[in-house]
Amino acid sequence: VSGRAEGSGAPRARLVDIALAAGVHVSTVSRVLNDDPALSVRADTRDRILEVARRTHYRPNALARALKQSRTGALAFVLPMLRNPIWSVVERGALDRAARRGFRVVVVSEPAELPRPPADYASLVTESRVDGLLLANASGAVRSGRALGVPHVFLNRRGRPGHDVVMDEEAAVVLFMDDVRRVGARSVALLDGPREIDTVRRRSREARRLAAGMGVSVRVLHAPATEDGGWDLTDRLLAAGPTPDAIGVGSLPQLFGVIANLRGRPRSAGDPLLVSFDEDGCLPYLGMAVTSVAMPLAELGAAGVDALIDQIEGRPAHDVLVREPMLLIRHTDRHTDRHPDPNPDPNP
Amino acid sequence: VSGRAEGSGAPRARLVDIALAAGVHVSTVSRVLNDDPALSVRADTRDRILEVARRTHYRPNALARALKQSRTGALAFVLPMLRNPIWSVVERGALDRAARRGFRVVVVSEPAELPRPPADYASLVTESRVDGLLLANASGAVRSGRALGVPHVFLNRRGRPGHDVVMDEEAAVVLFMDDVRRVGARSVALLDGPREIDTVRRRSREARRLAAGMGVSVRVLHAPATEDGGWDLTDRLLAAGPTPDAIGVGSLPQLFGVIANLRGRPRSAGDPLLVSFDEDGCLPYLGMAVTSVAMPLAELGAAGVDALIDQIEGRPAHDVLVREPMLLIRHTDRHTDRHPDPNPDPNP
DNA sequence: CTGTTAGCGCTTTCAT
DNA sequence: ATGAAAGCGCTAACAG
Repeated sequence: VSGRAEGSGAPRARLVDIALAAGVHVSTVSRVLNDDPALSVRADTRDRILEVARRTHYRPNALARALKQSRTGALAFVLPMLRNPIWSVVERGALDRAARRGFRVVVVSEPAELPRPPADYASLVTESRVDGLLLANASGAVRSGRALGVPHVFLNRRGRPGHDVVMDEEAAVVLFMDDVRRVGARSVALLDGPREIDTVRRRSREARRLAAGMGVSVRVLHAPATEDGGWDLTDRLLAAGPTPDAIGVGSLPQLFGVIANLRGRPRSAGDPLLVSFDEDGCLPYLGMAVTSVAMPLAELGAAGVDALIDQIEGRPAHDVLVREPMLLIRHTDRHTDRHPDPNPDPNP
Repeated sequence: VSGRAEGSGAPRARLVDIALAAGVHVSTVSRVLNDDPALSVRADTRDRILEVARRTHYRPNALARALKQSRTGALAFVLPMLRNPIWSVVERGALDRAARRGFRVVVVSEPAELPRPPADYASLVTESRVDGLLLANASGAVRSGRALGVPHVFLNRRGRPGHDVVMDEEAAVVLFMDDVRRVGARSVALLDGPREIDTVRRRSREARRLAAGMGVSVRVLHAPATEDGGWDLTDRLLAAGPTPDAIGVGSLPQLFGVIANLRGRPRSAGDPLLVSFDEDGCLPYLGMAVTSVAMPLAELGAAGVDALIDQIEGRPAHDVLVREPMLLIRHTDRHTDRHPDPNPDPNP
């Protein structure tokens, strides 16, 4: 087996090929190409080298470089293969920040059905494939266990302190409850994921606290973060009493289930205020007005990269709370945009 | 900068460390660990080596190995960061097949807004980061241009022949039209993506051909594969005449837009048969009965990997048509499951 | 201003 | 049945 596929044309140029063609030593080529600051080279020599490199489409061999430097310049972003679109925004933020700091990101998709413990990904580092791990999947159960022994950061999850990068879930709930106050709701429900999940727990605690302060009643229900979970939550919510004035929903798949369930029921006067903690482009197309809290997801990814690079470069690990401002977005249903609203907001 | 982060514990064991500890030469360790078939070792020597390797948690340095063998053992899966969930299934198929064939897959997410030409990813190969490219993003415009000069395969797109791995879109349309026939529809519409896209073109051609043979009328409309595109398609479709008896929709985001638009309109007697060419878990939650064609997506990914490895190992490049059987799935709306259907199918 | 040298960790041919 | 030695392509300390 050659390793050079058919049609690959000329063999790839190496440093030594350029050196030969330019009539200088490889080390000079290396220094010029990496523009070593501690180097003075005659302008024409430098030009000759750059010219040859360009002509031969020289690309440094990342393997050799990484082997020499004991540093791959790559980060692994381990994330579950979920349909929930929030992660692609986080990923984008991570990608951009990493690029600016001279790192590449390789995305490692983890099958959502069978999450593996983070330790299983440590081999990516010990095998020198990447310099560190951005772990966006870790469930509470899976996280426990010994220290990983390689640079790593957990995204959007808290646990054993020291490596966690999270957003300000409490602030998101504050926005939600602000809107509850605005529409004058007297009863609210929070439909969310399993209570073991840290973000879920933080949201429900804050919702209870704020509701108590405002004198509104609150119910918190938990189910898996799936369409079916959302459906089930709605059944349980409505079986236990009248529809609350406002409903917060923890994730997009659940929101699908909630809306589907609500849709088929007789609409009492005044639909509840629906608030999603995931923002997405499909929200205006679900047939109900939905308000969403737009979390600073890209910034979460970026902050994760920064924290990880800190560890890689030997600075001590530390937790991060992403404090970027978040937005409340009121999506009107697409049909409301077209036809004048028959039921204008009673609390303008 | 050390490259060893705090808390990383013992420095990683190298081959030479094991050799020392086991009292043999590195080359012997290498042969044992790779179980070189052309090797005979004394059982106790082998056991000693394996024992030390296990105790020290030895992991081979992928960099050094790849440098030596001029072969990284990794494939890049370049795919757009779309919300469309089909790609995660393709990815899964590719991952599994690659693992079985001794390759790793690194996923490279491409920002959906600004697709880069495939040539921009060739550097992943020329820099020895991966051995070949699985390109799942290539739009028609972007594909044109010179040969890449590195092993590569286009997934789900046809163009310059020789490197394309596609599914049997025509067979999917046959399933669609079978269902059209089953419900006795006399008029159908196909709402799909831009006509430049190869899969779209193949579906519309086949739809026209089959409809002509069946004597049913057909309209084909194109728009971007977004929610808004689907909304727009529906406006255009309904402005031009009565609602057709059956509507095929090319992608999930478009389906959202179509259903949202349909939902707000007065429901004429008998909703149209809605068929989606993307299958997804949310389909039962959209408030309308949707039939979907489940394409062999995992097999697409797997076939792509096989074709790519063929190229990497020096066999000639070739096109692939994935011919796995596909399924028609009838999703009833979740509410229909619970309450007996008030409008039973007129054509049982 | 530029060349020499050593070596990153591994595989593999050749020797013994 | 095992060891010796060369070398993958690059970088960086040291010479000159």
